[in-house]
Amino acid sequence: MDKDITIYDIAKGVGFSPTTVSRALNNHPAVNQKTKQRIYEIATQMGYRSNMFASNLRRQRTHTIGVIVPILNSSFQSSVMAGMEKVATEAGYNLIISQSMGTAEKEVANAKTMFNSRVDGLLVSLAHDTENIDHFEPFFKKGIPVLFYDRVAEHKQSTSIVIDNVQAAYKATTHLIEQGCRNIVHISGNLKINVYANRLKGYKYALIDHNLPFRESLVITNNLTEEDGIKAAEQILKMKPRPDGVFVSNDFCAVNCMKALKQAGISIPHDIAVVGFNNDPITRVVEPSLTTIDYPGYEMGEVAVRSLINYLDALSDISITNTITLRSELIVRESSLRKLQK
Amino acid sequence: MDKDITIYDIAKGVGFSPTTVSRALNNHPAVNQKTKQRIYEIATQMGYRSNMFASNLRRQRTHTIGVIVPILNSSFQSSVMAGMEKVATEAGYNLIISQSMGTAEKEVANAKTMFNSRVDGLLVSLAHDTENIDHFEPFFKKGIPVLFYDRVAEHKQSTSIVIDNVQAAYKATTHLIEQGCRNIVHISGNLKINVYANRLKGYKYALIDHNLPFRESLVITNNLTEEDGIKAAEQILKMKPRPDGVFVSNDFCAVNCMKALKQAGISIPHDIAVVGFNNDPITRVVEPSLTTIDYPGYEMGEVAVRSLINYLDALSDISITNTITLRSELIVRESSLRKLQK
DNA sequence: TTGTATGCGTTATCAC
DNA sequence: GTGATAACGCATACAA
Repeated sequence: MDKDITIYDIAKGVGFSPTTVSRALNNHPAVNQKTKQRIYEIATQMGYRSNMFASNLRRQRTHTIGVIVPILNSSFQSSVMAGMEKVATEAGYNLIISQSMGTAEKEVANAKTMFNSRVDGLLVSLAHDTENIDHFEPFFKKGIPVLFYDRVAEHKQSTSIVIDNVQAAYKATTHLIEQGCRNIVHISGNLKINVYANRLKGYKYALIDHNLPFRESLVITNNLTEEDGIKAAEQILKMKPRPDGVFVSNDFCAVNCMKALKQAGISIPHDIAVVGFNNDPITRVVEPSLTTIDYPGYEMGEVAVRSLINYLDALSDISITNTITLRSELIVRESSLRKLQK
Repeated sequence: MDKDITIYDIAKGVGFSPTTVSRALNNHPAVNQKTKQRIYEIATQMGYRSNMFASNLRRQRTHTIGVIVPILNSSFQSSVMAGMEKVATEAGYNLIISQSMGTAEKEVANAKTMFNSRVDGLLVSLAHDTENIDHFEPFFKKGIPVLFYDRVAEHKQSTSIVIDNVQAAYKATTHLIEQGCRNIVHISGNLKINVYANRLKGYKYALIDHNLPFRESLVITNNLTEEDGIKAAEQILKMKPRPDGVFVSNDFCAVNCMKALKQAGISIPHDIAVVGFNNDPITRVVEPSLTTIDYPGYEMGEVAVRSLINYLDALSDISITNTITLRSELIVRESSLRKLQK
């Protein structure tokens, strides 16, 4: 438990002032190359490590990025985290992560903690029941950049990173139509959340553009849990005429719905074709394998951190960039393939 | 972008000294209740937030816990993170997370960053190819508690949190034997890692205790990836006599192996029974559903942080506690059930 | 119960 | 190129 080495100790060791040591360690141009060399050597030799608090205190910057995420243990969110971590570490930033457990209440508390931790910037994917984003006001007021990803909210002082959910849902629905489906059910989440609202839109537009009627009765709204998938299957089985296609806003829910339908004797995709959303690993495992929308979580994390750092370094201005849209893709698998491949 | 409020500002506002303000805000007993009340009010009213750097600098404590994890986007690891985050936040600690991407090289770099970030304690799950733990020496030297979980290493100054992998594997293998399997293949990961080495042991012991021969040729060692599962299936199909049971050290690998076997016309569990490890969500989705060992990731995360905080608060001594073992459980599903349930 | 003075380790400012 | 000094905001030893 030896005492920490400070720049004063180094200064004594090399016969320079602490100022020069500090400058050398920060690679300041106005320090003689040889001096730098010597100071570096002594510093490593003495086992020096810079004290980030002192430095942060002085510089008023933390080199820390806060992340508020609904729930960590989801395939999508953990991919996002992985992407974020990679870029952040490369750029010399630390990531502090907190989860809102999907509730606005915890999200508010987490925002406060992040504010008190004086993060340089904040990355947020909103909770299910977040009604407004007043709890981020302190950040906006102080000019701390806040960046939303996936589950976003509009704010003139923040950027959003998303995929084009309307287009993705449009593609998914169109694909079902092309496979001959005419009675397509859509299982959606809380429509207050941008992603689900937009997917519903895409579904609707696709129907309309292909001269199919949009029927409220074919839209099932729930929390997209595994059980919700099973319940949705029961609802579908009761519908008359029986639907011939289902587009679900979440893979896990889709998989469970599909399994429940299968158990009820429905043949997938022959009787009912199914499309999910997210490209979760389970989509490749389930039988039949699930057609889905590939959701670039890892890339989203990378882009989010990179953009944030650009704002921090004043390379770009947050009030100019409104939305960054990532590419998503329909991945066709067995669960929806009713026609022979072309 | 207004200026930050400090305890000095509050002091002026209430007519007390900064000292009293500081004490009041820290709920120091030697401050008059009414004074505290007034100071609290003014503080919140003025929008005060404590400056953690100044505080950290003064106290020489960061209230930050470092986590080094092989890879974030795995079902198990993200569950662990979720558990960690919950307990840490409740206790007023921040979590900074970094991933080693499974390589010792990055692990060394991350350890250094964590050290420089002056984390109060460190939680580590080791990379695949970590040969020694010298890179944690600086922590040991400075008395910073290091706690290993899941993929652990022995060190007299650190605690390990694990499940009893020997016993779990023993249970899994015994279950296969009880289902009538006599020729059981074991698919394992890198045997330098404690978890895989111990599972191999458990497999071996179970065979021996049931008077079955242990054969090296029935142990397949790979990286437990999805492709490795498929390759392993090919190996199994070539074995003579054909094995009638497979115990895989990882669910994802197991699932892919099972699917490959099915495609080759093998009936599961009739021809070959399969057991996995981890209780990943896919085990419930795959057909037939996969028998596996439930691995308490979330709980492991909770326990890890709680233990660490206990050390930090000197409630317990790290050099005394060697290992904390969590309960794990065999979950029997269709993939191994060859006999009727009792 | 409250206040004064000091230091935590750095970096920015100004002077040489 | 280099150095002296102050300041960042807080917590504590000591004094009252």
